[in-house]
Amino acid sequence: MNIGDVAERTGLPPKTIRYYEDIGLVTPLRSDNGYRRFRDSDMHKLAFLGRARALGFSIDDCRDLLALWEDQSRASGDVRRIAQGHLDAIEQKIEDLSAMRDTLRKLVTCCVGDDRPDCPILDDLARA
Amino acid sequence: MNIGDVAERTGLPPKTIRYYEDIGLVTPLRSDNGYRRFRDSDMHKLAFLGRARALGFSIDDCRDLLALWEDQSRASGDVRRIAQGHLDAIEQKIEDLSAMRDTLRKLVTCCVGDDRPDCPILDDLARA
DNA sequence: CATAGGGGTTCCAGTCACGGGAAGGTCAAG
DNA sequence: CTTGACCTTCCCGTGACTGGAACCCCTATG
Repeated sequence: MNIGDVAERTGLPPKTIRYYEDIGLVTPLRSDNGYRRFRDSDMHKLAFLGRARALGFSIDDCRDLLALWEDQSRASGDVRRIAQGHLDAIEQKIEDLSAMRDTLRKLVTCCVGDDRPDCPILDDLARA
Repeated sequence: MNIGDVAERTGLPPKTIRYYEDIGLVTPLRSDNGYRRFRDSDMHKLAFLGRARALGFSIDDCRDLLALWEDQSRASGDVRRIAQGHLDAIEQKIEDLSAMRDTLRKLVTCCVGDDRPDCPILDDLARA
């Protein structure tokens, strides 16, 4: 399979696939003409990566998850730890964003938003 | 005021303040020795920027907000539009993260996380 | 007077995970 | 033979800084 086929099947852009090779996440073979030749195993790895990335795992986490996936004698506890850590980070981010949202909602609600210059949003930013 | 004083009073690191000068958000004066000399107005701008950034506004938004703040004949509607747009983006982000969180929670709950290799998390990533 | 320290300055490189675009090789169809 | 769709490598840009190197300035102390 050439990169275009893999891109279509995994949903990953060719650029991303090349990047993943660059940083050593996959190592496709090469045809005589220099084109990358992907085995099924390469494609499955890339699909795995795509789904892990879609869940927000960092590339470093993905590397670890991939290694655990390949390792038949892994401990599922290691996988869980990574996932739990990521989950914690996401929950923290949601909290931070929710606080911003609440503040912004209040400000937006307070501001009449017409042609006049008086603006509680700017007032708040000017001295909170 | 030197950069250190401003950093302390605004809570912004000196590096960040220099960066903000670099991209034209503030233009402090210079002393004879080459040190930046910040007026009170500079410090207020920086404090304003710090609070806007803390609410998650992009630098570009901050630039616009700062200009509106300085413009006595602004329309508060312009400010509100920026804030509303940012609020929408934040809400979208929270939604995306919440979806990830829900999926991850399920997976983490399903995984026993012991020394055995069986792992629903990896199973899910391997073919969802 | 020398020096030690705690300021400040500039500039360069790195972060994260790619994306855009240039310049050029390869291949199948018309 | 040419067209067009692929593929290749390489380099730069993203956002908003952060770290570090190399160097200057100012004050206080031995």
